Amino acid sequence: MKILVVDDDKKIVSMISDFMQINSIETIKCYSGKEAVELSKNHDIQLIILDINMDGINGFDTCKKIREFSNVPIIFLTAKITQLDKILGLGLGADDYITKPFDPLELVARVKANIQRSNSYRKTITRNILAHKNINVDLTTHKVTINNKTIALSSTEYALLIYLINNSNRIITRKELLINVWNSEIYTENTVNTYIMRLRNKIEKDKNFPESLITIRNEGYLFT
Amino acid sequence: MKILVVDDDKKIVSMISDFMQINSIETIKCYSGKEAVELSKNHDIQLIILDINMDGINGFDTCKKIREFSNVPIIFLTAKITQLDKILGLGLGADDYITKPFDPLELVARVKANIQRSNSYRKTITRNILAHKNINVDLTTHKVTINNKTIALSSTEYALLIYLINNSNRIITRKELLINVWNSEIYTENTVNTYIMRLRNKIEKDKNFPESLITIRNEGYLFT
DNA sequence: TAATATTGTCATACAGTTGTCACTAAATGT
DNA sequence: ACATTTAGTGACAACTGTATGACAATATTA
Repeated sequence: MKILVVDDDKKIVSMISDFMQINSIETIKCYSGKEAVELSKNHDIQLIILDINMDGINGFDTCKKIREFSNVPIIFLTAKITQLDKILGLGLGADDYITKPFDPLELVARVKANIQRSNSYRKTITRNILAHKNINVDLTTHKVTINNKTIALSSTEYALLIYLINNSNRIITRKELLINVWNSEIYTENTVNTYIMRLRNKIEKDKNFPESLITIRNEGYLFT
Repeated sequence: MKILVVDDDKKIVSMISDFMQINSIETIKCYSGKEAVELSKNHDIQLIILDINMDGINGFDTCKKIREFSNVPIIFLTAKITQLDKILGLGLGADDYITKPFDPLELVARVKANIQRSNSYRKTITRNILAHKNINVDLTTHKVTINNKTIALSSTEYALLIYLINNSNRIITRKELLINVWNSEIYTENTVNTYIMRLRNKIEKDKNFPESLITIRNEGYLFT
């Protein structure tokens, strides 16, 4: 069992490391986000304890980078309870978090629990939910629900919806959609119009008065 | 914001409920798993705080039942840290958990964080707001509000308003507007008059006595 | 295989926008 | 008071961008 401990405060890393060793968990010490990304690429690491407030790349961005290639469980370390919102809100796929100062025994318990979960339930547990107002998208099963009622979307409609949710609250041009959803600009922009219409028919209460998916004339669409 | 608090210890339910109310979170009290399933079916509940150790149906089984029809976030309450393994391991789709005794403030924070996550996963977008007296222009969404009331502008009106705000407190000639807003001098200057009128109708309290968009005879307009 | 669903495009319909005009109102100068 | 100049206004026809139903081609599923 090998875990990575990341914090720019060497004392903390050392302290955690000691506790883990007592509980027969092998640790790799690491003092920066940059280093952490490299180490998790090149080692078989089963869990990462990651401090949020670090110089250089912070914990959030480190997590994002690591998530690009790995689903290794990550436990965030945070000094402030107010950061909780951010951890939960960012959808970073943080598996757990613990606030400083923490009970080392609790940390050990959580590490073990997370590793166990990761090992035995890797496939079933990765519920990866994207939520936007009353719309819920399960990225694992591609199931989309509105007010807890399942709706059927074609794959293009689904991809479009995902892009809209991930880019809500700003104007998205048709060209941008062609590039990112259709992965090509060869299509006519009216293709986008048509699919927006199809999506509206499925997610808007009254398609004539869209509430979420709004047209901004001469610009594109706005998803709120 | 309405949440469901489930525990067979009425004192705990009452205590949590009080704290939530203080923080303007409406609660529904509930003392059994069975009841909890019914209530969450028939109410628009945004989060559930669920005790694990209950008589009758325990927290785990209650969670399973609810998960059959809803993805509402659930925070587990547990007395023993050793139950952590089980919570994480069972793959129940628990969104969070907290151990007794707990800091009520932390519970409130977690409730809010979970609801926020569930409601709308928002990316941290840096809004780009242009403000002028009681007028607010969101450059990201093109949303224009006056005294926090949204108004609808056509593209030309919008472009005109932006130019006026960016060049307020000095006289702007009609020719200048044609060049910078219409990008061409081919149009008659009366086009400007007309659009100024249209804009006034939308942003001035009394179009006959404009307060912001003032005519300077023989010169042009002044936006203050 | 047949049946069904999805895809992108087109022609058309539609609604809101555009710039201009003719006219009116207001300001200015003699 | 009058003529002259300048600005405001309502109406309007042309225009433009978007929405939409239908369609053939293609992909998916039974």
